[in-house]
Amino acid sequence: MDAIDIVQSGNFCQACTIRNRAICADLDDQEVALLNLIGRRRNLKAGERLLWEGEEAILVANVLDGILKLSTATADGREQIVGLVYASDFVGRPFAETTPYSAEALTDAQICVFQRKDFDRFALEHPRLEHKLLERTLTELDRSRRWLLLLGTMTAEERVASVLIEIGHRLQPGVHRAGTFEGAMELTLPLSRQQIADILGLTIETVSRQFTQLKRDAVIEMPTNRMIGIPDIRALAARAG
Amino acid sequence: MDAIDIVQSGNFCQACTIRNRAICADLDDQEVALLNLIGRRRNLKAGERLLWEGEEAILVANVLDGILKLSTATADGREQIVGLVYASDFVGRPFAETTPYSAEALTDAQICVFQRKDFDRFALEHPRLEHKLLERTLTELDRSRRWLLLLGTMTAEERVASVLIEIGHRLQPGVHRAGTFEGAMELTLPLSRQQIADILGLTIETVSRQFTQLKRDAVIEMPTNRMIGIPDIRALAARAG
DNA sequence: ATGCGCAGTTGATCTTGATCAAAGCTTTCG
DNA sequence: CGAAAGCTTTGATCAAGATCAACTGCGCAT
Repeated sequence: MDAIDIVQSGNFCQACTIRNRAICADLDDQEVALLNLIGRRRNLKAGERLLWEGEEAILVANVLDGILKLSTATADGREQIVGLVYASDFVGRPFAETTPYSAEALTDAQICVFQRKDFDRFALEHPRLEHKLLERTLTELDRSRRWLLLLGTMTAEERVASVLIEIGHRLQPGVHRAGTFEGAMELTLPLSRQQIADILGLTIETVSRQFTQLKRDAVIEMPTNRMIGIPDIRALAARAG
Repeated sequence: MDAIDIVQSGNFCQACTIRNRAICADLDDQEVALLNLIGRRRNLKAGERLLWEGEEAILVANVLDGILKLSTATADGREQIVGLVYASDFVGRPFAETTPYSAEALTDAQICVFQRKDFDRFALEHPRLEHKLLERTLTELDRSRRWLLLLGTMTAEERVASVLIEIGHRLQPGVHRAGTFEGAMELTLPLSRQQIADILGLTIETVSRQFTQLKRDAVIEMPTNRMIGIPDIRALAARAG
């Protein structure tokens, strides 16, 4: 398979929209060409599952477009969403036999999948990739630990305000640097009320009441259920504690 | 500084008790010698702080002996413990300017510290170290996400039972493989009731009541406040859900 | 149009765990 | 030994959020 064939297969990393933001960013052209040989594009419909908690870890992937949720559940079916995966993020569990969480598309999505074993082998042979993956994993660990603070100590109001700010910042990278809480913001929630509840460790009713309260206090606007306007981010951040 | 000097400084990795379990395990002798040049031993008293949340990330370390807690706090002082660090574990935030959590010794401890920038440089030049660090970080992320499930969905009883099982397994590595819930176990808690509460997102009173209940039901024995006997791990695991 | 179905909202009540308060124990140290 | 200061436990009450239930509004298919 030569370069032309690869391009024609519609699969060539050089044309990848997230080429400079994903974990492949530091690879040179030759390395990218090798990586390209073991990966392939795949489309996911909203609601489609990519990984099942507890199953053998067969796949890992880069997200090209769309949003996925990662979740775990108790034996009796209570669910906790443990992460959201956006474009250019990595999903899956390298170097382990078992997938520790389920992954499901929230929106239609496009991903670049690898057999986990192929990816593991490639990573071990390409330190620049492993380094990028390490940086991402460290960041994700930081994020997950901040979420522990939210679930362990925050009130319902603080949780709902926090999740809006977090999702807003993740959806508009660059517009608002992390830690910046100025100006206005608009966002389209990729999540149902139930899913927001599953992120926050609350019930759907409590989430709904908090939205209503924030709307009543003019901290947010809600033209439709999924559209959120935030006229003053600082006011919302104040509610997040 | 030659090899003899290094040995005489009492600082030589070859003699390190966690040499084969820490992130340095895969380094060859030459690499270990180099790493040794940038690290140094340090003792911590119980209660002593190593890292301050939000401060510049200056240090990283391997824990040789003892237990540390990692914690974050809200602006108004509510605290959440986000991790426990045991012998052979790594602590600190490589590749970032700011430390995302505080670290404090729960017991007297001995650690092997590095200037973060020295460590970062060494890691970038030594893929085998970065690989070990990546594996650890991925495992820690899995653990942290399981904790999200606990904080988001579990009852007080389930949380207390879970934390006893978790600490028991971490303190007796090898005796009980992860996921194994058979036989008996004894452990000495490295944590006060308040600290257990700060791990579980509960109050000290609730934790105390749960202990009392488990004792009344003969699921645990408690010769002293810090000593816990578990005659049948399966019975306790059943309470963890 | 009409009616069904799903997501979200609102209301009433209940429960779990928090809060407030008061004792017990233990450890420390004069 | 005994006072003092911490922890921890226990009890009484309170409140935040869960649960149970009804209703609204919107999209969609017949």
